[in-house]
Amino acid sequence: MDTTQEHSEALDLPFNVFAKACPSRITLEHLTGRWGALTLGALYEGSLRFNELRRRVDGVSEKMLSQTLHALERDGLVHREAQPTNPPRVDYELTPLGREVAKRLIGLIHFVEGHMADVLDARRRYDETRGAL
Amino acid sequence: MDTTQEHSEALDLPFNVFAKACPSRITLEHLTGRWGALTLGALYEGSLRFNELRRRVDGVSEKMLSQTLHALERDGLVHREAQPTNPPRVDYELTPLGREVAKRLIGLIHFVEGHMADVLDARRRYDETRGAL
DNA sequence: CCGTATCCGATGCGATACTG
DNA sequence: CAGTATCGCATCGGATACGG
Repeated sequence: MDTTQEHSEALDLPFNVFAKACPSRITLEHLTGRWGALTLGALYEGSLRFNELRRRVDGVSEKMLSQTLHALERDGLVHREAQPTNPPRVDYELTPLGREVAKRLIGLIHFVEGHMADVLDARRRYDETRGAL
Repeated sequence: MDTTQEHSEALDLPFNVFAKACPSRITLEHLTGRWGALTLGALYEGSLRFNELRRRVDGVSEKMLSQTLHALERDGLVHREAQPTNPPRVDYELTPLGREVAKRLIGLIHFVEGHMADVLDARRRYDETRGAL
């Protein structure tokens, strides 16, 4: 048998997001947090500079983008390449691990975007039956 | 050509999470929020009752689980089935749409869990080089 | 251009208590 | 059992200002 990486249920394997104290839960939150998924998604197409990224991820503040990038860099998903020129130029790109994660997030994003009509319908029905009470 | 559901870049198609005002962004946040992903993941294996779910998603409070379930139900990802018995019994299960989403989230979760060693290594390296400054 | 520092309001979220 | 209501702290997160 091989013990590579099957689990996540109620198993006693090394990492399990469903367990309160598991570090994988923190990392999952970095990826799926409000800006994490969008940042990784934006970088999936290629390396981007700070302000390019900021324009692409519409609505993100400098503070949050910076914070998000730090967390993702620390987790080894994003690589930061600073050139000591003037004016400074900094490129962000996905690491191989980051690409894998981003690919999955993009899949999820596309799926959601493609089914928003269904979601909106469901919401309308929900609100109608509830509002009518 | 078919216009089923390809997009998400800077296209002008109906829904684009990268755009600030797009409703798809809200939905994505429901899915990927702190408890959304775990709740959907837990329900992937089958229908669960409120307190079963609560035990399974370790650390979630009644309030947040309730709130999360409402959001997911409203978005049409979770179906709530209440039986008017005493004591009351309420089962939550994924809708077909919810199953699709959950499947992708589970994939992401398993990937993260399976690569936490890499992430932890990256963090250690990051913290060492930064702490040494 | 690439950020960090500070202020401060909005929201998230857990703890607790209470209802059907 | 399956929730809702309320409280209060903590974190999120935008706006602004400043520094390399």
